[in-house]
Amino acid sequence: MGPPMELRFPTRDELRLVDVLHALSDPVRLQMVRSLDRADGALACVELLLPVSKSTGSHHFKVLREAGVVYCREKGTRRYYTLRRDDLDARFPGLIDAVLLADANAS
Amino acid sequence: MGPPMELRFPTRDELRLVDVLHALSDPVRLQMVRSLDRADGALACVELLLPVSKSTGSHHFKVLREAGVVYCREKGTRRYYTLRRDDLDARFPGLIDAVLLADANAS
DNA sequence: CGGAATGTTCGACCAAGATCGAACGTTGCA
DNA sequence: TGCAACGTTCGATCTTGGTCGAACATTCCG
Repeated sequence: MGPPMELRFPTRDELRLVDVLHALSDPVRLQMVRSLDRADGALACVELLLPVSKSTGSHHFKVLREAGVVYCREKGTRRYYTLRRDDLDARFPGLIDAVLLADANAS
Repeated sequence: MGPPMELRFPTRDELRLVDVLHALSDPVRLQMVRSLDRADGALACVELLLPVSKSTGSHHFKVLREAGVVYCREKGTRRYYTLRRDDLDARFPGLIDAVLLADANAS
């Protein structure tokens, strides 16, 4: 597939509030985060069943990844994503929980 | 000045997570929210000392207002803004506090 | 009344962003 | 080896958004 495993993502210390907030401020990306949060483990892209095209999905994954909201691991043709919940909470205490709660209450 | 006091803003129930997150995901608007939070009472626009032009400031106030992040009250030539902290917390428990905390820790 | 202060709107500009289909590269399996 | 599956990138499109200066409307005070 694309480039090596050197997908860009910020370390915990590099997480920027504005980037994270922006990444979360899109309905599709919020849905992605919700699905990842509810999953028992990592989810492959296809498992997320996004309501947009494959390429748009890719774009959204990139935003989430580069904002530091998710991690990605490649295995074969698949990429497995996990929510960086621990990192996010360590860096911005309570934020991701509040977002997920607010999101759940809206559903 | 502009139109009557019927500035548009959502009621507590109408607050939308994505809109609030988006409103908060800009550095200037985050600064505005920070200033309002730290103030003892309402602040007039000029008191916020924004690092952008007056018109851009107006634009930002509008975004915050329409997302439901702030209230606005007119008095004379001035408009006084307050953070809708209670509403935000009631609707999205913990969110605004987490954002403000994260913001403070970044400073 | 004139001028200053205040804040908004408008128009323009440029950038960013969400979206899509096509093309592509990689993996895995029959 | 060929094909399917997977996910990315590219280019295009359209929308949204941040920015600015100018023009404007309102308020207030000397």
